[in-house]
Amino acid sequence: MKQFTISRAAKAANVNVETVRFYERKGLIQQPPKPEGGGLREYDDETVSRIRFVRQAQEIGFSLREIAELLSLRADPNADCGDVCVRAIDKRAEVQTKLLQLEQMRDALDELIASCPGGGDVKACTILDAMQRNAEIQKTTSRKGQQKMKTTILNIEGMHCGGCARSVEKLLSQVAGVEKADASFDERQARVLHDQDTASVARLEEAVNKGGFTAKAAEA
Amino acid sequence: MKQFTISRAAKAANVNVETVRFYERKGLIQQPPKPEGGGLREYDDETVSRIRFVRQAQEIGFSLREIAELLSLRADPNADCGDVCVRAIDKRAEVQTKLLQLEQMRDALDELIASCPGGGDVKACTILDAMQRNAEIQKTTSRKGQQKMKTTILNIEGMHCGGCARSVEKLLSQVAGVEKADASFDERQARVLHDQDTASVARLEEAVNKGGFTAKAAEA
DNA sequence: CTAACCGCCGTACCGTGGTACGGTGTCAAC
DNA sequence: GTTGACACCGTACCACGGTACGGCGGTTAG
Repeated sequence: MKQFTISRAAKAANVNVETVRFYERKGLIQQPPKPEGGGLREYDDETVSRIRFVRQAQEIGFSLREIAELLSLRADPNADCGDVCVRAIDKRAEVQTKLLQLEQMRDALDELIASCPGGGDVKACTILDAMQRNAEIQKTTSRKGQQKMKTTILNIEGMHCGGCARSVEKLLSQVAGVEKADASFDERQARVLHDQDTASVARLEEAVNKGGFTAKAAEA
Repeated sequence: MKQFTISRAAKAANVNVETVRFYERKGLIQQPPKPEGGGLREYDDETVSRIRFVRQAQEIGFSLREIAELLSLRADPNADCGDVCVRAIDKRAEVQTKLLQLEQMRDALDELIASCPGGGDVKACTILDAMQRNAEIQKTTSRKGQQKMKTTILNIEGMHCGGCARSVEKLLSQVAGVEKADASFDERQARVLHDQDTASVARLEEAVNKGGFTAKAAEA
């Protein structure tokens, strides 16, 4: 087992020394004790690997808090691999949601850009005008829609554990206009309390489908 | 012109009172003066519209700082609509880059999830193992690749102003392994200093293409 | 008239992921 | 034995987009 000083360890893990200390403070890695008799702390291979694991997990979208959880699962003899899987599925759903939002942003921007004549007086700027128009519309629709709340039951395919059910709940609750979402793995169903105007049944289905499941509204 | 108290104005724009004040501090909206003889500040329609504009611009991805710029362009009699367009195009490129990153994350997560047996001892967790493996690989490749820097000239189609050229530069500089990127609108070309291992020519082209332009490496 | 609410304002605080700095301790080479 | 490079540690600071709080004053309804 190789031993490093903190700066060697940081270099090996390709991070800043301050970052190593920061991770220590956050509990992501253990600060090695000072050797008896004084001197410098000794960082081992293990710790360097751990730091690299953290960076990798960050790259696929996990926050430091979540990575701490993953690390403690990894160390827990009673932990189940399914617990990890659930987190991965949740994260995938989260990433997917952000992805859809960004796609909407991009499409909105594309529309604006396409409408632009490319120059001229800013007073007649189609982009600014369109943004202002959209802003006003948003206000009126959010006024007009008087929250027609309704409970819809969705039949869900593709769930393989209770964790998947929780993922489905998360996906649904991230849809604008959803008040409450309960998913049952045993029944392969989700019960959603939602505002019909802002969160149509089609939107609910779409959100679940984009998360890798298949949802169909149960006919009453 | 309707007059509001701050809380009415906030409600009309669908934001928090504190948020209105925050926007005042940030210079996004003007704080109306107190009426002579004392009393409460009076917010008008205009200001409410401005707040709504801010929210809308946020939704399509602009930061408050950028929105302040857009607002001052809107108010500037010498501003050109093209200035707005350039910002929209830049923002689109930025959104697109994030989109690609998120897609990579999602795909990585999908791979991990697919490899998971769904349960069992966490010591044999394929997800954690794969993450650790990837972490180690990243380290060795970043060691091994000894930065073969090279300058590549890309011919670019689809630029229609100097702002587009700046967008192309931004797109290129966001690719990992790119040191320097200069794009010229007049020459319809970009000059890129990049590490051939981490930023292949194909990657450069891809990044530019995904931003809505067409890039082809100029043969030497 | 008095309570309760709102406006007004400054300032502190939240989470996220670090970076920076300053003072002291330790170590190794010259 | 001195110089320079790190280590160590606490604390402050960065951006970002707000939220929260406390104390004061004005206003309005009962």
